[in-house]
Parts: sequence; C-alpha cells; structure tokens
Amino acid sequence: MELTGHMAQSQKSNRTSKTAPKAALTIYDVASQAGVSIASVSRVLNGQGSPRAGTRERVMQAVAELGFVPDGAARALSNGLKEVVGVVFRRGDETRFQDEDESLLFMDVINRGIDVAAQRRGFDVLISSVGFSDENVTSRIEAVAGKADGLILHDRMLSAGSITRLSGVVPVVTLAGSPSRGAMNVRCDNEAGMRALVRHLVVDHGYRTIAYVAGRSDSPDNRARARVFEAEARAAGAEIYTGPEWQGDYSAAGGARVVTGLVDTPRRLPRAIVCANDQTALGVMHALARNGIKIPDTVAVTGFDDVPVARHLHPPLTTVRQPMLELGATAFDVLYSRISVGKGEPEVVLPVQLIVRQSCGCP
Amino acid sequence: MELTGHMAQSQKSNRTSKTAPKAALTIYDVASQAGVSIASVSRVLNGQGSPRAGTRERVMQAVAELGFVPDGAARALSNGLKEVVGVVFRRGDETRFQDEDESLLFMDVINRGIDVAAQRRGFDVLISSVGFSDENVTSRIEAVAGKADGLILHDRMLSAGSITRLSGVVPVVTLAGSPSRGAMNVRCDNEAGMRALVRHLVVDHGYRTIAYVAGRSDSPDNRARARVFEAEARAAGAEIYTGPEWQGDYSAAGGARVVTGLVDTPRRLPRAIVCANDQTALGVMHALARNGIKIPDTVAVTGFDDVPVARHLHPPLTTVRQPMLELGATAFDVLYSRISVGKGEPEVVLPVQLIVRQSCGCP
DNA sequence: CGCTTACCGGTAAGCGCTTACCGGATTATG
DNA sequence: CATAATCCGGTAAGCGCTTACCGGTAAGCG
Repeated sequence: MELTGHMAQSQKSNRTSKTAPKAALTIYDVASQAGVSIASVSRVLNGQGSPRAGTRERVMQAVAELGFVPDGAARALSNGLKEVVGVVFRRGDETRFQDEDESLLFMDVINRGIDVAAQRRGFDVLISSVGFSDENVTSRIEAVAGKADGLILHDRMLSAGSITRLSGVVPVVTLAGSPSRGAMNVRCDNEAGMRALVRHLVVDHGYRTIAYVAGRSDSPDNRARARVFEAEARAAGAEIYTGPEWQGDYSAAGGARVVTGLVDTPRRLPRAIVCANDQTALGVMHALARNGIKIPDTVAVTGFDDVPVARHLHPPLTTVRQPMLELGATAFDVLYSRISVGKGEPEVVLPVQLIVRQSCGCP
Repeated sequence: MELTGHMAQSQKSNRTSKTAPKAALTIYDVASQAGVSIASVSRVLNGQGSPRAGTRERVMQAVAELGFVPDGAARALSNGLKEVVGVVFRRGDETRFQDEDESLLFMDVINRGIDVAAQRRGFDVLISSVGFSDENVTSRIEAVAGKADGLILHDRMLSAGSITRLSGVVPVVTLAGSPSRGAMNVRCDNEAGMRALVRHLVVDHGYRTIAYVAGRSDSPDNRARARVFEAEARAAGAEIYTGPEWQGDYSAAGGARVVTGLVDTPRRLPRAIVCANDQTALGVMHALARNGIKIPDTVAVTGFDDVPVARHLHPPLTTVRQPMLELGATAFDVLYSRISVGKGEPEVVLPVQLIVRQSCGCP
C-alpha cells in the first residue's frame, strides 16, 4: 500500500506540475536508503522522540548523500505553522523610482529589523510591495496572508475595514500612526519627537518665524506632527507661517514644489522650515539651494525619520530619529507573541531621538 | 465519511498547533455554505472548468461572507508550485548597522527589482539576510529553499560547492562576479564600467597619478575592476600608486582607513582615487575632508554602484551605475524561465553607465 | 422514442510531511 | 520466573487544497 502510494505520487508529479517537473526526492527516499520508516526520518530531522544513535547516523547519512531538503509546504500543512511572516509595503511607481529612491529607505530599514527579529524565532519574511497604481491590492495581500502565519502591514496599505477583515484570517500588526480594530499597532512617539525638534529651533536657536511642510493630510502621523508643531511653536511665542501653500505629500518633489512656489511669488520665507519627513526636507533643501538661499544661515531646515541619506546631505540634516530597526523588530515580536501565546500588545509606542546636525544652525 | 474527516481535522488542529490555534475556516466551510462540493469551490476560485453562473455566484458570496482565504501551503503542495522565490543576502552585524547602512542599500534596490519582476508572474519574495557571524548558514538557506520554488543568492553567500549542491534542490540564480556550476548567474559589466571611469579621469581630466582602493581580494567583482583599472591607467600613461596600503574591503570604514593611513605617514596622495564601490568612496571622502583635503580640487574621488546616497554626497559622487533594478528583475526572469520551461540563460551580463557628477572635477 | 453528445459537478485519491497510537523487545524489580 | 516499566520504531490518519475520472442530466438528431 505504501509502495503503491509512493509510485502513484510520481505519476501525479508529472501530471499536475504546470511548470517544470518537481524534484522527486522525498522523505520516502531517505527512509528507503536509511532502511527505516519515514517516521524515524522525521524524528531524527526534527529532534523528536529518542532515536537510537545508529538509526540517527543512518538517517543523517542518507540525507547528506541524497541532498534532501524537507518541503516547506508539506511541513507547514502538517504543523499548522508556516514560520513565515508576510510584510507588505508601499512602493512608488517604477517610473518614479529614481526621484524617490530615498523614500523607500525608511521601509527597507524597518524590514531589516523585521528580518532580524523573525530569524530569532526561525521565521522568514515574505515581502510584497504595492505600487500606487496597482490594482487588486486586497487580493494580493490575501495571497500573502495565505502563505504566512501573520502579516505586518506598513502604513497606508488598506482601509481600516479591510484590515479588520483581514485580521480574521491571520494576526495583523500595522506600522501606522493610528491602530485599526482587530490589528495590533506599533508606532513611534511622533509627539515627543516633534516637540523636541520645535523647541530646539525656537528655544535653543531662538528662531521667531517658523513653518511646517505637511505630509499627506490623511496621514495620522502627519496630523500628530502638525498638531505638536503648532502647539510648541505657539507656546514659545513664535510666528507660524501657514496656508495651503505649505501642503506637501511626504515626497521630495512635494517639498521642492512648496519652496519653488514660495520663491516664485513674493512671499516671505520663515527663519526655519520643519518638514514632515526627511524626504520632504531633501526636496526643500534642493529647492532652497537652487534658489541661492543658504541653509541654515538664511533658512534652517529639519526633517523627521533620520533615513540613511540624512547625514550625507549638505548641510547634514537635523532630524528626529525613528527607531526603524526597533519598529520592525517590535512589530515582529508583537505578532509572534500573538501567534505563539494568543495575545499581543494592542499598541506599542517607541521613543524617538532628536538628532542634531548642521541644518538647524548648530556648528 | 466527509463529515468525519472534517470533524477529525478540528481535533488535529488543536493537537498539533505548537503555537496558537489555527483559524478553522477551510474550503469545506465554503462548500457547505454555498451548497456545492469542494471541487466546485476550487473550480470557481481558480477559473477552472465551466461552472454555472448560479454556482459561481453562490460560491463567491460564501467566500465573501466567510472571509475565506485559501491556504498557501495546501495549494503549494497540491500544485507542486509555491509561487515564491527565495532571496538570500549578506547583512552586517547588528552592532555595525549604523556605520554601514549605505552598503545595504545596493542590495535593497536589487531586491526591489526582484520583487517587481516576481509580481509580474504572481510570485512573492521570501527574504532571509545573513549576518557575518551567523552560523548554520547552509541549513538556513536550505530552509528557505524548502519554502520556495527557486533561489536568488546575492554575492558571497555560499561556497561554489554548496551552491552546486543546492542547485540540485531548487533552481538557483546567483548575483555574483563569477558563476557557479549548476547555477545561473546575472552580473553587470564591470569591465566596461571601470574602463569608462578610468578613461574619464586620465583622458578627459588628464590626471597623471591615480590609485585604486580595492574591495575584498577574494571578490571576482573586485578583481575584474582592479584589472581593468590597471590596464586602462597604464594604457593612458598614468602613474599608478599601488601597495598593500590601498587594500580596502568594500566598506566605508575600510576606505577611511586607507586614507587615514596614507595621511598619517608621509606618503603622496595621487591626483585621483578610484574606489572599488560607493561605500568605500564614502569613507575615503569623509577621511579626506576630515584632513582638510579638498575634493576634487586636490584629489578627485570616484565610486562604483551609484547607490541612492551617492548623489547626496558633497561633492556629489561620480560613479558607475549598476542597473540594480534590472539586475534583480533579470535574476528573477532567468529563474522563472528555468522554473516554467526548464531552462534559463547560464549567464547574463548587464550594461552599466558612467554617471558623471562633481567628485571627479566636472562642474 | 432511442441513441449520441455535451455539460456540469461530485467523489476519491494524492501532494509530502508530522505524529498519536500501538506493539514488540528489552530492562528492572520483587 | 513472572510482571511491570521503559524504550524504540512502524503504521495509519490527517493537515487543506487540486483535479482526474465518472456518472447523471439535458439537448440534439434521426
């Protein structure tokens, strides 16, 4: 009966492979060569039971000689655990890559943190990026969910309703400014970071006029940063320049557009510009420099994130460091906690750090 | 019998789950709610056969109401195809992240190209990074291989022998300076790039003294670049500064070490320094600036790669652009060709492009 | 009306692995 | 010596899905 099944399996391999023939090496081959049952092979490979030394050696030898690697799908189906975490994040359109490379670095580093934390638990990371014009995002993410034990969603991937629905399929952790029902959330302390930044400008440097180049208006991160910016600047008695002309979209192009618009019309520039993120600051700084405006002598500029590029700008950017690695690692740990013991922290807020470089006016 | 099996399945879920209880929703639940067989559900979801409109509607409605997402492991086992590509790459030690962030960007962008190409074929990307001090690299990579249909290995992941052995398990594409038996390889045209770069320095700029800060000596990429560097500089009649003091290791720290060593002892600096990669150039430029040496007025500096940071350095770095996205996309396409029709190009060499900015002396 | 053909969907087997359960052999104890 | 306990490994079932094969029904044709 076993032989029949094993023979029949080769038949189906030829029949159902829609692409290339699949390697036919299975645990049955190892068991056959080692002269033991498939259960013994499994026990040896997985450290279960108490195989005799001789049994163990024969199995390991057969594995080495045959070059056997267990099939992950079979193990996952049997174990009920794939040991895979799905990570989905936004990517720009391919046609815009060159201009907005740096905006992806933030996510790359977070994903790095996820990867390191996942490895500590024997998990691998299944990634899928979504372009702005991509369709079928929901079904794409569902396919990832079907291949993973849990999902980590970067900001702005799905509506809150879709996230809630998805969390009925697998545990979900979001890296977002605000949490969704059913999902756990990990974020940084926008408020403390922006508070320290604005105080540094208006209190330490004594700048009297200041403006905020906003990120996307529908972004909770942006709203939190804008709110604290305004409160702190006002509390320090600084004059705030506001208006629709200060609306950016987190991109370098958006930041450059704001500055170009201000310079092209007779508007005053504030003594300091606080940008919603580093990428925006990149565009702002380029536009200021292109118009002969000295940073930070004439206008100080700050960002938020401390992506790897920030320290290489000229002048090096003063910013708020998001603990990107820790964000990623924490997201995984929260997810793992849920997968392993059934519960994870609903929301974790990680501290940020003011990174003072030269763009604010410090030496 | 079917009910018995379906009931028994809930029992095993509780028994074998080593972590959390797994969601119990399966294709049987959909079939039951829609009043059809599981085969009909499968046909509707996978566009097979010719389901009646009414059948189709009932199935889709049940899927939506239940929030059913097919299990990827089950599909993979049945189909013999996981629709996953494994990608493995080198990562620095965690303790060194901050200093060498930029060296990882190169790989991030390649991985981005892989992701985009994979999505065109309905594949997702399973990543696993390996730290320098990590043990059990081989078994780690084997586990990834067991969860994927094919592997893309970045440079320096495994010995050639191990790569050949692994290619007996799944198709393998390397992104390396030289190919391994059994694996396909995708790389850029080091020779043409370095040729253009050196000519730009010694012919266009007329620099007479020049040196090359080497990458790792065991790296085929480095050897190719060094060879062409020397041939072109010599052909142009330039004087080449060489010696063990010019040995770097592809890192910014290595580049800085080379310059610091030269400056600390009374050695002449050449008019131009060609670095094995952008990261090395980063360190070289920082060390030169720290020692008051003007770039490019006193010493011109070039890199190789054109990672996103290069354009933000001061001055912006002249370098050779590796088509990182295309490298990644091509690697996937070659692998996919092998998976789908059984054969892929043994080696693909992609063109590079000289990127002239200010660090070489151009305005 | 009887036969042939096309359409549709249900049943059962299997993908490759894990492991509960059971039985045989060996060891320990009274 | 008989009984109990322990050790070890094989057998069979099942994880969730896909689909070949077969049978029932309806339509078409002579």
